[in-house]
Amino acid sequence: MPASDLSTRTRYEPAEVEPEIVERWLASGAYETPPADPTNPDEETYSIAIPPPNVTGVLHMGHALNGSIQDSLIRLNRMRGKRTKWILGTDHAGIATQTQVEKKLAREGRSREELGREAFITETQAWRKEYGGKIIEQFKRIGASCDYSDERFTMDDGYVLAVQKVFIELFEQGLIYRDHYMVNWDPGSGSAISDLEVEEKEGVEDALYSIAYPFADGDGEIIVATVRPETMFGDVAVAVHPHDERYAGAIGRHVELPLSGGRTIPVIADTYVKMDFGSGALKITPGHDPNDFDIGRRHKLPAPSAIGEDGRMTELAGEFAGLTTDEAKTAVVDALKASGALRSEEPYVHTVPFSQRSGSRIEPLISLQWFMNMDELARPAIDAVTEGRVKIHPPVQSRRYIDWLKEIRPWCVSRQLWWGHQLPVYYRGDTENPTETYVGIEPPQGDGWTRDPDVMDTWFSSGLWPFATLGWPENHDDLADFYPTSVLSTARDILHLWVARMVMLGLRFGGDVPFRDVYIHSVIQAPDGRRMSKSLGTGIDPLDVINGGPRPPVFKQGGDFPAYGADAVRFGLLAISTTQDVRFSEDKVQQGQQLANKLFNATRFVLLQLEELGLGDIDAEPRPRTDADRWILSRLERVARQTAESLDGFEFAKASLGLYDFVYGDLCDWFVELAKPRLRSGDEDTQRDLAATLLYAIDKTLRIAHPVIPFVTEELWSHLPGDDRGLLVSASWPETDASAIDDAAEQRIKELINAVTVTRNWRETMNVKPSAILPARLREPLDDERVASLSALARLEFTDEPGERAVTLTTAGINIDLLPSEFIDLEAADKKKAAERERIETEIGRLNGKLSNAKFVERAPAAVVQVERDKLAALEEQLAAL
RNA sequence: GGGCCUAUAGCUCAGUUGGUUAGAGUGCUCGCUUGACAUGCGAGAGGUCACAAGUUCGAGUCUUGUUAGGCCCACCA
Repeated sequence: MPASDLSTRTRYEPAEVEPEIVERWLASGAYETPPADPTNPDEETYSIAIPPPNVTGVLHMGHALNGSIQDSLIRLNRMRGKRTKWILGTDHAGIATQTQVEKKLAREGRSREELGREAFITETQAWRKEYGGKIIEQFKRIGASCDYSDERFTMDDGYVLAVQKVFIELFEQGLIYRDHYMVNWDPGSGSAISDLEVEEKEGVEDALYSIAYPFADGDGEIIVATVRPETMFGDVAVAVHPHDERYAGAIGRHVELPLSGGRTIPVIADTYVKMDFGSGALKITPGHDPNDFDIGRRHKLPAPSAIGEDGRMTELAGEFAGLTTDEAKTAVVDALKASGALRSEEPYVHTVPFSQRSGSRIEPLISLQWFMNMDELARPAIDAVTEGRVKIHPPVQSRRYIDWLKEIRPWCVSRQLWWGHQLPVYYRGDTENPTETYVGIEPPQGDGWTRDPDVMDTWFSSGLWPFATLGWPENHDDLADFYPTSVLSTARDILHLWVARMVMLGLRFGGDVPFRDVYIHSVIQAPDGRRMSKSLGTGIDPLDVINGGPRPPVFKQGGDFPAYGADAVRFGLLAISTTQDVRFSEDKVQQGQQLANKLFNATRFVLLQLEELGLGDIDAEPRPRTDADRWILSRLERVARQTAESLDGFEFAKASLGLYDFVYGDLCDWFVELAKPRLRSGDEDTQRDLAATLLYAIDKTLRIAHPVIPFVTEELWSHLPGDDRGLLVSASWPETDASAIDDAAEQRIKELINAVTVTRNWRETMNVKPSAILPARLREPLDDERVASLSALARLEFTDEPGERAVTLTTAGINIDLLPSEFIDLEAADKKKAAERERIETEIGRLNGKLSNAKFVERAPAAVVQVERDKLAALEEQLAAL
């Protein structure tokens, strides 16, 4: 049932139509993965696992772009008849979600600690039920044809089992282990976070302090520089470069640590130290600096903690214990000043790590965490890409992927959160130093066991996404059919964080690569080139563009967006999508809107014409009678192939802009215009065949355009005659038909179009009234079809009578003499003719020069030389005809 | 510090292995209620392809350098 009325509407109004079409698609079951065809063992499948949005998330431009990309691929392959599955779901997003819920509790005057773990998780589940579905509804609105009947969540029952199983197996294989290590401690969330969640802030102003450490034997001192004097209580050595002559005699001696009751530390030699920085002596604090931690391990030094996980000084700091780091810094500096150990204090600007999540300054701390050794997992993941079993597009991204994996470090997989997959780990005795550790799905027997309170890094569960969503480890049917998935489409920033880990874990547990192709799409920037961000006012909500919401401040123009509709947004995003980052372009969205409107009106025109001719129920089929018919069928065949090729090759801009060019440049501007006179010819056979061909052209165009602009095509499809048409979403992609390609017809219509354009151009520049019908004569005989078309489209009236000519329009293949008439200013025409003659002569001169260059004629390929000769001949002919 | 990418019309971008007079959309100017569409139709103006060398018969395209912008990695206490 159509949602709009073609006979009365002259504009396509997406906002009125699209929501209804969403319902139509959902109700039809077309999105759902069809059951396997038991009679066809060779049935092709196609699957994409959506990058699961955070449950906390709302749709942003990145989702809209990636949704459009994936949906165009899914719709194309569904139409091709493949058994298609677009796996949908959301990610529990540990820190992000926990933070949101804690904020909500804080607003209500409650806290996580007050509630306790169990109640907090119940609260979070409830929160998820209320808000977590929002983004799914938004995906429906943009036309994403995911299988909504099979929505997954990274914490649903089957998924939990998969996560635990992977953890346990890797533990049993010795790849997961517990260790002391330097982690990025985020005091804000009270958790360790990964390197990838750390944000480096540049230009932070601190002070660089120079402190004197006297030698223990009383003879001299060493000056060290630090921005963090409060960490000095964790110092275990002073390091110098082994070749630094200034300290040659110092190595092996001891210095006394100020403010530490006479504690002494050794001077060691390490090549890490830069001789030319500061004093050339570096204090080593393994407990609070990642580099120092490495140096400490090299020299087998202890790594005491001067700062605790609460962000306060430990007992090691003596009188400063209990102070926050900021308080301690002030106090320590004062004390050093008082004792005379502080030698200088200079302003110092440097880069400081902050937590992306909580915004707190990262405190590097030694902590007991769970780690995954990645070395053994990384090698196969590198091979998968170098051997082409996983292809990354654009290929330049493969290098980044491989470089990262080659230098991979152990992955800290534990997080001190409540919301997430709790580690299946139990301890007996002191949890820091247990007498027994048990790892397993079922809790261990006996008394005295305590479960590790930590949960896994969110990316641990995301890493299993492609196979855990397909039923691994229990159900293998979907896994067999849809794993490996066909394509993964995602943004560049999670190539390491997510993509690489999926490949590693997919190979290990899924038994194969998780996907054949990885497409890295553009990041969409604000129109001014800045990053899209709500806080900067540069964020653009795709739904505002679709439904006509307010323009954010980043636009020069204020006011609301027109309700462009989902098709327009999809088209616009695909049209700007490249392998580079791109700026959001409202113009391109508008272009998409115009395309939808154009298709609407072209279809409207054809259907109303057929109605008028009493051919309302004619079948759509190609019945070519003329070159124009053969031309459009040939063009349709080409655009069908080109669209499929472009989508298959991840060239989404080429696909969408190619559609636009075809609909405007071939179908509407020329074919429909060429058809008009014949529709009114009164010849019933002509009309009948043309009607069928027109309808066929519309039918095929709608199919081809559907993956990019599904809504308007579906709507128009419902207006086409035929009761058993069904929905376009379930219709078939046009089969390749080599016989439709007709180079000769394409050439002849190209000449016609060229002749019409040249004539129009001449008329405009000569100020000839558009309504004037000019008397004309053809220089050379031309087929009746093109004579009629030329006459109609260029407004000429041809005669065979001999006589004076006013001017000759020369084009490739067709030369037209315009005869003198009241519309033509002969003097102006002569001027124009002279200018044209000059242009051609210049060009001929240029070509003659080129062709008389012996080197060119000798060394250029014969074909290239011939092209130039042909060109010259054509120009000379044109000059003669003028 | 290391690596990568980009620079083409006022704006946003195409431009396949080097080979017609470098294209599109949009904006701008002019004309047109042309029997689907003014979200339309027709036409026009607008480019030293960032700069400088080089390779070549021929460079927007290849090489080197310079400049500007962006991204990634590692970061000096």
